[in-house]
Amino acid sequence: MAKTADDTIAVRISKVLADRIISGVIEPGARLRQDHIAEEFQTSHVPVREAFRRLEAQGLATGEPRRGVRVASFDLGEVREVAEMRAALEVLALRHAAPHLTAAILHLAEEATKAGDKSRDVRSWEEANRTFHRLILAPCGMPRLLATIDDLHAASARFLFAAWRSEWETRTDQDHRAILSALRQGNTESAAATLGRHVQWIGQKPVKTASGRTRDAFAIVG
Amino acid sequence: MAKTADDTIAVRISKVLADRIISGVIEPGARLRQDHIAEEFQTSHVPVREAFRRLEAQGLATGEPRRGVRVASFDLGEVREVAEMRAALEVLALRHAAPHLTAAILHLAEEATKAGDKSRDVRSWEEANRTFHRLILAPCGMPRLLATIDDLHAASARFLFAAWRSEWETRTDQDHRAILSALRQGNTESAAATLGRHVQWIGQKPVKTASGRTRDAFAIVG
DNA sequence: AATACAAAAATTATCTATAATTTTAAACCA
DNA sequence: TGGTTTAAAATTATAGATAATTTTTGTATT
Repeated sequence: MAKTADDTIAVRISKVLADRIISGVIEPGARLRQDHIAEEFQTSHVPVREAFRRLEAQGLATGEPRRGVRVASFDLGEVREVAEMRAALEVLALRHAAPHLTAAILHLAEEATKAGDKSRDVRSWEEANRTFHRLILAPCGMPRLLATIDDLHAASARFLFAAWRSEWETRTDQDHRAILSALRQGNTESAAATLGRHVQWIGQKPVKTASGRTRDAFAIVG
Repeated sequence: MAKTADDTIAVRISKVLADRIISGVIEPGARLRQDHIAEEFQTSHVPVREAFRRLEAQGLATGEPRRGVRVASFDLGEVREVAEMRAALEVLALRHAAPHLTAAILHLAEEATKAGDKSRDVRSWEEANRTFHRLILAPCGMPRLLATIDDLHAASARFLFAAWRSEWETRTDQDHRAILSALRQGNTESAAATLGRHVQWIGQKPVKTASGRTRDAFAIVG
C-alpha cells in the first residue's frame, strides 16, 4: 500500500478503513464512530468525517444524517450488480486499451496470472488478479473509467473475502490465459468477449454461519 | 431541486455548488475557497470541506493536498469518455429495466420527450432529457448502477451547458421515440442498441471565445 | 413479563481558534 | 529591466470546545 506521506490525514484514514472494510476486519453493518476512530489515529474528528465522505462515495459505507456512518452491507443482488458493471466497463476499457498494449505489458500480465496460480491465500490471489486487470486496462487512457473500475474492484474484493476469508484452494486461471492469447493475436473482440464473461463468473460456496447453520456465500471470482 | 430540510449542511452546500459547476456559473479551473463559501452559506468551513469531498467524488472538482480545490476542467477526451461510459452503463440498465417497464412509465417517458421538444432553452431541454433516461432506466433496480449513471449525467449536462449556454434551437428527439417504440413492442435489443448509439452522439458547434476567436465546442446531446 | 416512559450517556454536527503551508506582493540585486 | 529573495497576506488543515440529537439504560406502570 502506498503510504504517500504527503496525503492529507483524511485520505490516510479512508485508505486504512477501506482496507479493513474490504478485508472484512470490520463487519458489514458495523457502526463507524468518529470519536473512536479519531482517537485511534491520534487526530480530531474533522479529518475522520472527511474520510467518511470518501468511503461513502466508494460505496463502502453508508451514512444517515445525525445517525452516523456504518459499513455498507451487501447481498447477492449487489454482487451481481457489481459483476455486471465491471463486465460492461472493463470490456469498454479493453477495447480502447488493446491498440496500445505492448508485448512488455502482456508479459507482465502473464506474470500476474502465474502469481495468481501460485498464491496460497485469497488475499494474494486477489492482488494478483487486480494487477492483471489493471495492466491490460490502464492503457485505455480514460481516467474516469479506470477510477470507476477501481471502486468496483474494491467491492469485488470485499465479496471475495467475505466468502473465502479462511479457506482457499488455488485455481489456475484459464480465462486470463485465453484473454492474453487473444490479445497477442490482435483479436480484441474475442478478448473482450472472454473478459466480459470472465468478470461475470460468480462463485458460490456453502459457509458456516455463527449459529452453526450453513448458508451460501457468493463472490465475483475474476 | 429537492430542498430536503433534514439534509446535513455539507450535503446542501455540495448540491448548490454542483448546480453552479454544472450550469457553468463557476468556470472550469476556478478555485473554490472554503472560507469564502463558508461565509456565503453562513457556516464554518468544516461542512464546506465535507462538501468538497463529495464534489470530488462526483468528478466535478479536483483537490490537491494543501493547495485547495478547484472546479474540474474537461476537454473533448473527457466528453468522449463520459459518452462511452454512459452508453455502456445505460444499455446495461435498460436490459434489466425492460421487463419491468409498464405502459404508464412509457407514457411518462413520452411526455418527457414532448417536453424536450417544446423546450426553448438548454436548461429545460436537459431536464426533460434526464427525466426520460431516468424513467426508462430506474426499474432496473440496481442502485449502484443508477447512482453512477446519475453522476455521468451531471457531467454530460456540464458539457452541454458549456457549449450551448446561451443559444439553443429545439431539436425534436427522433431517438427517444425510436427507443420508446421498440420498448412498446418488447424489442429490448433494438431499444438498447438505439440507446447506446443515442448517448454517444456528440454534438459539435463553433463558439466564440473571449478573445474573439472561434473554437469548436463539444457536448453529449442525448 | 412486557410495554412505555424518562433520565443519563454517548454520539453527531457544527463553531471558534490555532498552526502550517501556499500564494501574493514587494523589495532587492544583477 | 528582469529575475530572485524576502516579507506579508491569504488560505488550508487540524485541534479543541459546544450545542443538538440519538441511543442506551433504568424505572415505573399495566
